[in-house]
Order: sequence, then structure tokens, then C-alpha cells
Amino acid sequence: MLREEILRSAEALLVETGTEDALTLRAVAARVAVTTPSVYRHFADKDALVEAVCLRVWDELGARMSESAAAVEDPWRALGRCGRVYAHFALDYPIQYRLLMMRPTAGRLPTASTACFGYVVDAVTACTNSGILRGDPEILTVGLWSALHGLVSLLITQPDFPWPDDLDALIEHTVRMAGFGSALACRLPRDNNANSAEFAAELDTLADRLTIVKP
Amino acid sequence: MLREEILRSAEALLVETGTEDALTLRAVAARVAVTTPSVYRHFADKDALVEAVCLRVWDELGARMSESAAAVEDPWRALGRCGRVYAHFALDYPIQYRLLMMRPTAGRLPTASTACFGYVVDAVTACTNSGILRGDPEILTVGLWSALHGLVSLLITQPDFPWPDDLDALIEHTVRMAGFGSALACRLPRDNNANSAEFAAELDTLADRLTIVKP
DNA sequence: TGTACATCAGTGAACGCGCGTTCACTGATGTAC
DNA sequence: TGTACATCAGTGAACGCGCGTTCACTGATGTAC
Repeated sequence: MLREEILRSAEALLVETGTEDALTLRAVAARVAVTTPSVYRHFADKDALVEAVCLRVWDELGARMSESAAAVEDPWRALGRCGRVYAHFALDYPIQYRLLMMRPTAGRLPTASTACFGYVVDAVTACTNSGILRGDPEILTVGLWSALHGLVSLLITQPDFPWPDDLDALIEHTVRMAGFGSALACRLPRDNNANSAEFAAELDTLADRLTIVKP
Repeated sequence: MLREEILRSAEALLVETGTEDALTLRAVAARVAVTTPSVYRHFADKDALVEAVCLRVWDELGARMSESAAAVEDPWRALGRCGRVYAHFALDYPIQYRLLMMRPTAGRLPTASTACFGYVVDAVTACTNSGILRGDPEILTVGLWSALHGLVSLLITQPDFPWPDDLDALIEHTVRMAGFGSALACRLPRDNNANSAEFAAELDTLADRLTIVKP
């Protein structure tokens, strides 16, 4: 029960201060109105506390993604929804996201994070099964994940950058870029010698003929 | 002269220890074989030191990108080279990259980092001028940047993830995904009601006709 | 050429701080007889 | 029903540590007369 309170306070501290530096045992304990050593009754040490905080965040993210993906029939659309949910989750909980994805080192949280990754791999596999994507689902997933993670982590860590006003449009653009790019890249040969003007002209005529489903 | 030595030692410390936590005034001073307060003769405080270290890294990255982009005629290929150079720079200097791009807060380094961003915007603008890309170059740049930054920052911060062996292939896939995706996304309507099976079939027939230049 | 002086990079000792962690303890709770 | 006891969450005080930073200082260097 106190354990729950400690975890909630730790998250609240992150949110209120906006930095993980504020996540100290002393601050957490003070916030629960308890002495510092009490925390050790519930967590082996500071790392254990941080790990527990992360676990909750992963769980929440995983729940949102699988829930959102399950709500749509078409695998291509479902994949797009995964991406949007992911981005919005990150922007809704920037410090937690930072804690999850940008901490210095290694060897942690294999189960929870790979579960999340697994959801996306499943969504991608559904797309390779349906024929819209081709190739190794894991590599495709890494590409998609990179695009979305890159966008939100830039937004989070570079708040002073002159971002456009409409963040949703930026997310939308990134989702479309990643989706269309994956679908096209897996269909094109890796090397050739045409020039970019020819490519542009061909893409133009092709785009006219396409009837697209929004990813 | 000592200032130079301090900066070089700071970078060496980062590289050797693999973590920015090791970048303390005491450690830097000790490495130059000088007492700690001496550092204050050359840097106002610790932040100033860190900022100076970052500046050098930005300069190096900017030099590499503009140099590499200038070496190619075709704007589309030049853009692709920018992406590859960026990714390889990050993987060559992972801790420095982390220092540049993943530090908690704000209000820093406007000139150097926006110079780098500017190089890419220029490369993208060349592509919109040539017709291979369309739309706001800054938004296009953010998308491309997101994909590459996402990939390398995942590789750097999640070393324990079961990455595929061939990292170059992963970079290649991401560059292609981002490039093709940008080119296709800017040509397709944002909303429509076709389903993904139709989309897949059309992409297939269209891909057969395409003669592509590698981005 | 020789002396007096200003400059300033580097020194050595110390400061206060917040941190994670430890230790022996207290005091309420629930169970066994 | 009443007493003795074990359990264990939470306490209070203290530890050692490394950090950024400060201060008055020293001693070599170069310049002015």
C-alpha cells in the first residue's frame, strides 16, 4: 500500500518537476510524508524504484497500443493507429517517455519493452501477411519505430527548436512518410542508375493512378 | 592552450568511460594534470565547459554533412548521403551524440545545431526545386531527421536490444524508407477510402514500372 | 643593462550540499496458548 | 478472556562520498623606466 503510494509519488515528482533529476529517494519519501529509509522496506535500492516506475509506464503504453490496434480491422490502418498512439503517448508523458527510452545504459526491462515492441511486430506481420508490406517484420518495425521515436524524442528534448505550430500535422506527416516509405522501399530494387528527375516524373504519373488507404 | 587541452580531455573522458556522468570538473582537471580550480580560468562554470564540448561536436558533424552533400551532383542522392553521414557520425561518436541530442533541457546552442539543420534544409530544398520532393522543406526535413535520429538514438540507448547484425543494412533501410516515404507522401491525398489490399496491388504493378534512383 | 612592477595562469585548502545507504531502535499488529 | 511473544513497517540519527565552487595565495612572465 505504501509501495503503491511511493510509485505514484515518484511519477508525480517527475511530472511536476519535469526532470528525472528530481527523482531522489529523499524527495519521494518526503512527498509520501515518510522517512527516507522506509522506502527500503519496499524497494531494494534506488535502481529498483526507478525500474518499477518504468515498468508501469511500459505497461500503460503497451495497453494503449494493443487496444488501439485491435479496434481496427484493416492491418494497414491498424499499424498507422499504433504509430499515432505511440506519438501521442510520448507527448502526453514526456518525462516518463524520456525515462523509458533515453536513459544512459543497459541491461534493463527486457520483458516489458520487448512486449511493446512485440505488439508492433505483430501489427507489421499482419501487414506482410496481407501483402501491403514485404520483408522481415522486425526490420520493418525498427524502421517505423525509428521514425516515430525520432520525432517525439526530438520534440521532447529540443523544446526550443522552432517547431511548426501544428504538431498533429507533423505526426501525421511522419506516420505517412514511414508507412508509405516502408511499402515502397520493400518493392524497389536497392541499386540502379536512373536519375532523380526520371524518378520524380514516374512518381508523379503513378501517384495520379493510385487509390490509397491512409496508413 | 590549456583550454584546448581541457576540451580534448573532456571528450576523451566521455569516450573512455562511455557516460556523460564521468564528465566532472575534477576528472577533467586531473586528466590534464592540473588542479580543479584552474579550469575556471578558461570556463565560467561547468555548463560553459559542456557547452564548449558540444560546440566542437556540432562543428564536426556540420562539416561532414556539408562536405559529403557537396560531393554529389544529384540533389536526391546528396540528400541520401546526408542521411548516411549523419547516422554513421552518431554511431562513431555515440556518447558525444548523446550529449548533443539527448540532454534534458533547453535554451542552448542555437547557432551550431540550427546550422546543421540548415544544411539538411538546403539539401531538401534542392530536392523540392528539382521536383522530386514537394511541400514545406522544413517539415520534410523534420521527417527525415526524425527517422535517422530515431534509428541511431535507439541503437545508442538500447544496446541490449536484439538488433540485427548488419547495422549498415538497417541504416540503408531507414534512409530508403524516409526518402521514398517523403517522396510518396507528398504526392498522395491525405484522406480516401480505398482499402489496403487495393493499395498493395497498385503499388505492386507500379513498382514494376519504376526506374528508381537510390536516395 | 638592470631594476621595479603589473599581470594573470595555476595552486592548495576548504566550503556547503544533497545524495544513497546503514544501523539499532520503536511501537503497533496479530497470533498462540 | 487475558497474557506473552513474534513480526515487521516505519523511525531518527548518522555515515561517507563526490560534487561544483570560493578564496587568498604564489610564482613565472613580460613590460616600463
